[in-house]
Amino acid sequence: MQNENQLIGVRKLKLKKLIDLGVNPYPGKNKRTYYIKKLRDNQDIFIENSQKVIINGRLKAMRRQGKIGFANISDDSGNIQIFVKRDLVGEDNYEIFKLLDLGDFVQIEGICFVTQKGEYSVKADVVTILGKNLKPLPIVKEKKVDGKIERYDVFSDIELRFRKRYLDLLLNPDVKNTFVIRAKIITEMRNFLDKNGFLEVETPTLQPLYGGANARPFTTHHNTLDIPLYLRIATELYLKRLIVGGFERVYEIGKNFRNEGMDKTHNPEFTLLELYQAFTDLDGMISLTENMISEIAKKISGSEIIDFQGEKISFQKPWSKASMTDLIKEKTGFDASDFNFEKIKAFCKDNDIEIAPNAGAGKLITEIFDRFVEPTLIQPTFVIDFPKEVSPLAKDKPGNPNLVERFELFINGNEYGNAFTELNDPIEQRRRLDAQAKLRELGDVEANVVDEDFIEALEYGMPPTGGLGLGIDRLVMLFTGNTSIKEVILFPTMRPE
RNA sequence: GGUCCAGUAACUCAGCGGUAGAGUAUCUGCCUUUUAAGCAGAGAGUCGAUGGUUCGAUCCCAUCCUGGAUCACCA
Repeated sequence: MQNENQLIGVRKLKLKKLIDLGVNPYPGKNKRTYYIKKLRDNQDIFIENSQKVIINGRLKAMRRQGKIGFANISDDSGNIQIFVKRDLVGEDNYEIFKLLDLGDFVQIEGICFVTQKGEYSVKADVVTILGKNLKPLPIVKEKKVDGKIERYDVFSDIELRFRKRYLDLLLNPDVKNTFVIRAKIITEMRNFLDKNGFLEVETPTLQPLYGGANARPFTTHHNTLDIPLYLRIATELYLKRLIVGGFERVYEIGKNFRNEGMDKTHNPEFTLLELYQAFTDLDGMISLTENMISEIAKKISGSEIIDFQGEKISFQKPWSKASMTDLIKEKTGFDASDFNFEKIKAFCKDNDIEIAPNAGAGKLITEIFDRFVEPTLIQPTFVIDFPKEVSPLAKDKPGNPNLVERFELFINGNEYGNAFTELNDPIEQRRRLDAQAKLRELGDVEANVVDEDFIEALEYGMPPTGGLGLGIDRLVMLFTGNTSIKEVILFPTMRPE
């Protein structure tokens, strides 16, 4: 820390010198006539070299050479070389230039030109400081080799990158790009949904009861009301209330919070799209999902076939669709379609699959699926015919009392989405939630709780409805080639230092 | 939670039972077309934390902290 204080001390000294020279190191006003990229795109301006331009940016590299100096500054749009010459800016202004450090914000007023080595540059008439840097940024050196940029001493410590994400964004262009793409994906999603008549809504994040998923919640307390409140684990039950209320197509993109394990695909808070559409069903959700994601793929990647870690993933329609028990049979040879509990239990035992105390055949089937099938589903696959036992909010599949109309979407061995023909029979819904309550009494901390207000809403009547949930973070991982969810969340949850 | 790996200067890393080294960054000097600028010199570290073994620990051992990988759990 001694050393760091020393580095900061040097900069504070320069700060003082600037102030002594009558310079405000943190001025409020500034001018800018060009973003750097726009300037670079306008090549004529470098050749005519008569027009005065003003650019702002952060000092990223400095090459001083006695009475001249070259530097690079970058703004949000790009990076450009500046050239400062004592004879041009004058002695006083050159003094200020000499007091600048890497990381300072500056304004350069000058004329564009091309150096002898062919570098597009701005020749300064006036150098103005816009913000003094006190703490040195890590230095990443870049060198062009055969047109490609090689980078040295890349700021790469994973822990530091996440804890000080601002540095990560500043120093790692790919990281910045990931979040630009993230924003574009969400924009394209909104465009698609808005175009298709969906209304974007906002439902409570703080809920007196949580529901819509199997998960443990975060709990908090409201002082004035003196009641416990839960951070939502899903938006499902509120969005369905809106369908009851007469909106036929609604969606919400928002944070959900689940108080459980963290790993490469799970962050305690994560972003989910949920949408509900009246007068459709699971098949409607399948085509909507295909259409939406393949359109996003085209918009983002320019193709319906994307490359993920060397794996080609195709979003060309139609995607494959298969029933859960068929897939199990295909991968293991074991036929679970009869839901014969003893037989399925025996299979689990043989394969070291843990049998939860209150698990029925349906629960065990999903366990077998998770173990043997899920990791093998690389191309987009709708897995349908889910056990009713694990789907308390989905409508029965006609003709089979064990199954519901539900799919989960798997890509690259992970779950991306979950959709049902929504259960709109209030009596059956109560039965299902009561069954969940029993499981809860038996110790299943993730079982759903009974939401009387939601059931009451169903009693007023909910039209036949299709619903979909889609994990945005995982989708962003897919489109940006990242294998950890932390890479696509700006400030992932970390244990405090 | 289990197992494995990592933590050394601001950054990226080497190293080792005898209390530390490089490059970059910083500072000083020289330098009016450089671009990983260059040349010469200098400063900078509780070697993640705490105990133990030892004459002596950054190194060996134990525990802990933080992160990563993987398995388990979990959607």
